[in-house]
Amino acid sequence: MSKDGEFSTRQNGSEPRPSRASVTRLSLYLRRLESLLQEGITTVSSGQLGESLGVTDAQVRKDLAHLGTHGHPGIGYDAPELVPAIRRTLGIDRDWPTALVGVGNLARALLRYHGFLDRGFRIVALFDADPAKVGQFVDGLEVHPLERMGPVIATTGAELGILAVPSEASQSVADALVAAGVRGLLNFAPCVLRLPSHVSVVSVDLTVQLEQLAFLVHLGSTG
Amino acid sequence: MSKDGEFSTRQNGSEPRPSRASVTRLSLYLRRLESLLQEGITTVSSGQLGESLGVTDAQVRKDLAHLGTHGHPGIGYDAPELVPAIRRTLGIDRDWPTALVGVGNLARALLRYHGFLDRGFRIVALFDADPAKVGQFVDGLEVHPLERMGPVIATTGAELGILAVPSEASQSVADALVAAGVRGLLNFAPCVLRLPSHVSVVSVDLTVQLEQLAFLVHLGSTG
DNA sequence: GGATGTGAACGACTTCACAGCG
DNA sequence: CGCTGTGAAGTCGTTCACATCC
Repeated sequence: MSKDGEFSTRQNGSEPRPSRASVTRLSLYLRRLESLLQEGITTVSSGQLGESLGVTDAQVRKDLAHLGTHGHPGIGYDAPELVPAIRRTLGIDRDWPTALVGVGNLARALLRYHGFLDRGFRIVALFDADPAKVGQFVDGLEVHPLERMGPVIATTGAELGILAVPSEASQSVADALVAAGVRGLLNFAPCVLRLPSHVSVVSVDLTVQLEQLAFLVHLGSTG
Repeated sequence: MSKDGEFSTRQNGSEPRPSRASVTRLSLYLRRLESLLQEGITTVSSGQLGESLGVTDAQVRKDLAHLGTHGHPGIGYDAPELVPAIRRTLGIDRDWPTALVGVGNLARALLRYHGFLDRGFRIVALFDADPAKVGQFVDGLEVHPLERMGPVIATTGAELGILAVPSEASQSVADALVAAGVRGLLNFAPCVLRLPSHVSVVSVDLTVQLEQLAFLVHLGSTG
């Protein structure tokens, strides 16, 4: 430390808190580390870890400094030690029971994609407004009507909600999910949700992403 | 411009170039403006435009300064004037013929979602590695085998590609698309693609998004 | 030697504040 | 008077550089 270092009794050590960008990178490090572990590699340096992801070594070290663990100077980081530490920091060292609203093609794609399950995002309830879909079973889960949201979410203990419904319905469905006790939403509808501040929202707006891509390509061709 | 600023003969005026965050917001402004126009509202102030999106008025003005157009002091901005200006800046004042690889549930969801078509992202070709799917018609489009990528992309003139294939296949499919002349990729696979620098990539990594959400909720409960 | 951890410099983006215009 | 446009200040995140430790 520059002057001295006496108030070092921060029980958790580490920086104030990971930034959003840093959290994104931690997710990527985690996936890479798990992959390395499967190859039997247990020691990795910040340079190696960042290389495949296009991140500088210094950035990797700063990100990993948010964790409680420490690397080993001259050696690198220990993957079996790092993986649980990242999980803990991200809050994914436990299961997140999740409700999925809107059982269309997108929902089916999400259900089939087992990358979620493997990482603790267990879909525990399905809802749809369409009476024709209610009562059907998809991937072993019954589709419930929106009206039953309260009791079903209480029973299943869902804490997160995924909105795969049309834009017009998304605000009302979001309100219903929040009323039922859900604390975080992943929104696929192209709209901005207005929700109480204790509810977290992450939006995946595919149109915006495509427009970003168009802009980048456009920039490449025109300068 | 720290010392002086004599090479100010940038014919297009305006700031150096919109940042990535700024481009994202421009997409959102565009959508909001189109919605306002449908309600018959043609004049809007920076404050009004930003309010619904959670953006400050100053930020909106800075973003709009990237455009060639100007607002009207004391009045606000003119939506019919702004909409084409944003389109031009984003490079979406034209069609973007797009190829879609991997005809699973995600692809079907994207095809059904007409928000893309309306905005010029026309899906013009479908590909799949599964022989059972090849030859089928989905939403009026024939599914081609991967081997035919070169000629089909040449014929259809696709400039963008959407990767809705499993992780393991994504790098090779990306390489094939690039070899066929595609200049931009929207990647849904949870992996980092290595591509020549003249190709732009936007990745939508759903696991990372869910982990971000878990982190935010986790943060809310633990402090 | 090789790699970590971290102040300090740097750069990018956001907010502030206010001159200027309609 | 209201609202834009924009330098200046402020904030946040990244990169640099180097002391430190195995």
